[in-house]
Amino acid sequence: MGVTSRHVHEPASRRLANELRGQIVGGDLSPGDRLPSERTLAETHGIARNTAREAVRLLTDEGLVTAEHGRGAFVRAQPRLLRFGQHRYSRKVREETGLSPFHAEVIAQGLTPNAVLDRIGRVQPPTHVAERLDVSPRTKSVVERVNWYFVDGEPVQIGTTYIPWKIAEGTELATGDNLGSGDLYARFEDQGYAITYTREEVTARMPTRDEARDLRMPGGVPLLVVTHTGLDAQRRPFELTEFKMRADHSGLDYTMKVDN
Amino acid sequence: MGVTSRHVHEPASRRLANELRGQIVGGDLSPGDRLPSERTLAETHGIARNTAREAVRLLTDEGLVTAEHGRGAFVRAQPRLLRFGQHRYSRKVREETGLSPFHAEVIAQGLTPNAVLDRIGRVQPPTHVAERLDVSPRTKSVVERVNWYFVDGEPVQIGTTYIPWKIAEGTELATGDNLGSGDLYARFEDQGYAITYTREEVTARMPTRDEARDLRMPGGVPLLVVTHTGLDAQRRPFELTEFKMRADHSGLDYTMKVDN
DNA sequence: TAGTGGTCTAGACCACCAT
DNA sequence: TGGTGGTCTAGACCACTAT
Repeated sequence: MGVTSRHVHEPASRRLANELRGQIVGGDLSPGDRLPSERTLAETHGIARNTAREAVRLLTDEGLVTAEHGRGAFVRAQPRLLRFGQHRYSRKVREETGLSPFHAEVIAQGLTPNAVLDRIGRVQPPTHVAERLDVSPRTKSVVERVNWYFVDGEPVQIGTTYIPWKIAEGTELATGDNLGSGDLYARFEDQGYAITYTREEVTARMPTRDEARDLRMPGGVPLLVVTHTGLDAQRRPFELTEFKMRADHSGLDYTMKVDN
Repeated sequence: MGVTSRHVHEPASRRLANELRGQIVGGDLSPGDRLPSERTLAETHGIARNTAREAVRLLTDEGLVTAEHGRGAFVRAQPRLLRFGQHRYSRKVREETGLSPFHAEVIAQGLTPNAVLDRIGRVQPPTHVAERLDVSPRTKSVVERVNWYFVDGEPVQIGTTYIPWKIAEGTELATGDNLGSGDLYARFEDQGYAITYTREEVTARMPTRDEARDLRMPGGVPLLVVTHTGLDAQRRPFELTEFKMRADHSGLDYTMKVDN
């Protein structure tokens, strides 16, 4: 009895999933290739369609496969990871390239970026936002700006920025006017808030149904949720952005000094 | 037709999932409570057991519910998040408390930490490790140390540390001797490498079956994968640790200066 | 129109847990 | 031993995509 004979009663669905996984990682099935249909798999393996279906589901849960209604199940291409770090807020990058860091990163990968302001308005902030920005959670104390970020036309990130009304009032920060999202930090400087420190809180979770729809996320892909707080030289918070990123397209890359 | 009548043909499984979700977020079902059994749900809702089962599966995929074979399906308690940042490597924390940052963070939450060295050996590094440590990917150029981290006896993180053999050779870094994992950076200082910068690359993905087993992860919970590289004052890399964290127990919290 | 995935039914047996 | 979730069968109809 070697190590290979662990699963004596391995369920048929898992056995089929293993077989297909082997073909994927072994290269017999390449990214973009269509898997045999559920009915075909059932017939060729002498199992019920629901069992073949369960096998395919296991693979989609692992993120290896994506199912498309009416078309088939396809081997997922693993997109190159876009990496975002604290240079996201760097004035130097902003001024030297004239590009927002998102645009710069995407272009550097030979892809086409796009960002649009989806929604803007004065709202009551969620409690965790109110805490971090030191504003009232019970009044319309912030401006909310919702930005969508696209790569080659596909949405990959949604960023929701909250700005205290006291700071945004009467400025372009409170209106949708003439503001590529990359220029946001220049506008804050106009108001006397130069971003000097950034606090980044990172978690991951599975998307809700709506989030998965918005970001066209296949199964088995988590959301990377980054709560960014912008602080000035006196460590006063003046802006908070919550990024929701497809974890298969985006990663984070920070280099920082250890505070000894 | 208002916004509420969107889903005319909402499938029964999703309707039941919505109903149960409402009871969970509304407080009718509290963390730890058992859901009605699949057979009961099927009977009371006039649907097949498989359909009720699908509804429960939707909730486990969202991370709201966890199913236990032979016992039932239970509303998941949302554990408080442990937050790790660059102070993880701070000498000050190390010296003032005598605790590793992991221990300090867990104790601060009123919980009981534990860390054990699971495995140690001289190995050939994975390519991404060899690149970052500037060592050969084709020889046994690194020492690998695998640490498991527990909270209240439950495993929540696995950290795999790679150290160039040139640095570890002949020191406690290369042996399992007498080295609480928190003291690791003190040992590096002995060798002339004081951690000054840390590079943290963060991604998220669903766990493999083995990882889910090792970390006793319920369905619907992603892994947060942190690739940490330790750099000295001359920005020479001397150590790399890959952390796999349960995203429902652990988060990251970095504050850093923006490099303008 | 034919083929695909999405959902559902009404059973069945197995593996696990508590009593 | 009885109840639970885990797996499976052999069908069925619906919704979507391509031709």
